[in-house]
Amino acid sequence: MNPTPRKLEIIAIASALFKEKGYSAVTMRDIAKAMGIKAASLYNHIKNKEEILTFIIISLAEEFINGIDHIKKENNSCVDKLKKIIALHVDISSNNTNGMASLNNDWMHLKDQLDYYLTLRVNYEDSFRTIIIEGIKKNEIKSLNPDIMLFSTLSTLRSLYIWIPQKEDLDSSALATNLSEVLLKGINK
Amino acid sequence: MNPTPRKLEIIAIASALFKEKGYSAVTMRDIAKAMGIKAASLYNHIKNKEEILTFIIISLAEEFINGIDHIKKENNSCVDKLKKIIALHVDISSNNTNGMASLNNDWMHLKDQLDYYLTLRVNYEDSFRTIIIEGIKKNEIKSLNPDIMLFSTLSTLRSLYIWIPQKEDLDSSALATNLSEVLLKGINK
DNA sequence: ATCTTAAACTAACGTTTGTTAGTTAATTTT
DNA sequence: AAAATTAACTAACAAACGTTAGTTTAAGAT
Repeated sequence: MNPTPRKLEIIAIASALFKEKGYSAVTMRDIAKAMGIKAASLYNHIKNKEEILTFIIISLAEEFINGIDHIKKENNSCVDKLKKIIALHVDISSNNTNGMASLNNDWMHLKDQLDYYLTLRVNYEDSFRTIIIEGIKKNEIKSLNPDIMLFSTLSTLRSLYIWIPQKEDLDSSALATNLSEVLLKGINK
Repeated sequence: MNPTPRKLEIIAIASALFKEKGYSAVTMRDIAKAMGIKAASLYNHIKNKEEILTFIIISLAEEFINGIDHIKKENNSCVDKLKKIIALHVDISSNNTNGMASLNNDWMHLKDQLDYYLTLRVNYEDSFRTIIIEGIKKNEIKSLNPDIMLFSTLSTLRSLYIWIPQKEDLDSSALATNLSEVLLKGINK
């Protein structure tokens, strides 16, 4: 069940290719060539192509769920909870920009674990929304449509994987701080 | 050059399928089946699969370029220009949620027109960034990293196509207004 | 020295892919 | 009425696809 080092190599190489062209456009021969072996040899390490995608997506989705479950339980203001969510996204995205591409764009190609993934996603968004709604009640957050605020914030956070590799000068904590300022306080002076 | 009604039908159907599964995972037989004809018959109307994708992406990209070129020239404050950009995204995305999926996720599968698309994208982002930087100079916009503000705003706007179909109750102008409030002023009270 | 295992290989499989060629039937133009 | 055009069709292609089977090679364990 827990993957060998070689399997993790394959997954890492595959993630990079999936980010470039998307899951469907990457062939087993592409992955093999990037590994320096033949396509058939991949099957000594993995069950099939789908298993690679499933591993990438589910392990990331579980990281997010574990992260937000922890944030929920802490005794903080809602704004502080939001800041921690932002930092969570920056952290996970920085450590796996390639995998984040699959999580965002290739989840629909899951088979066995598609329902499980969708459950995790709904749970994550519900937790996020609950924090926003509580923030409105406590007068920390503006009384606007919570779904628009959720959508706006989450869209930015989900796109981090595209931008982080282009801005390597910014370290994670500086990025999280700047992003909190922009997302919470806006850009208008 | 300018497409027949039947060709536009094919492009519309294909756009919907591309949004669901991505360009690479959609076959000519999928498109034909959705049209109620055979795959070979598609070639009476289109040159090849790539032409469908090219049309979807390039016509949308040109809409955005035309939109922002117009906004640039107007004699408005930078904040008002930003509000008009937001309205532009809401407008284009509302009218073609399916095509926006390809613009965001399948541009890398362009061949002949890939370079042209990339030029348009760079130009668009440059115009957007210039407005932000000018807004900082004129003290309308906060003096934070312009790229972070650009990234944050643009990420949200580029994701509109996902959320608009889920929130059909909100009309375009109300969505643009609410979104301007959130993106410019933030969500923190 | 023999046995076992790990990880590569070659060869091939049955499908599916995008696309072409040639045909047919219905409609429009002359 | 004849000719031309449009848009569907059937049939087939070569290439590429994910995957399986069986083999080879080298390292580690007995």
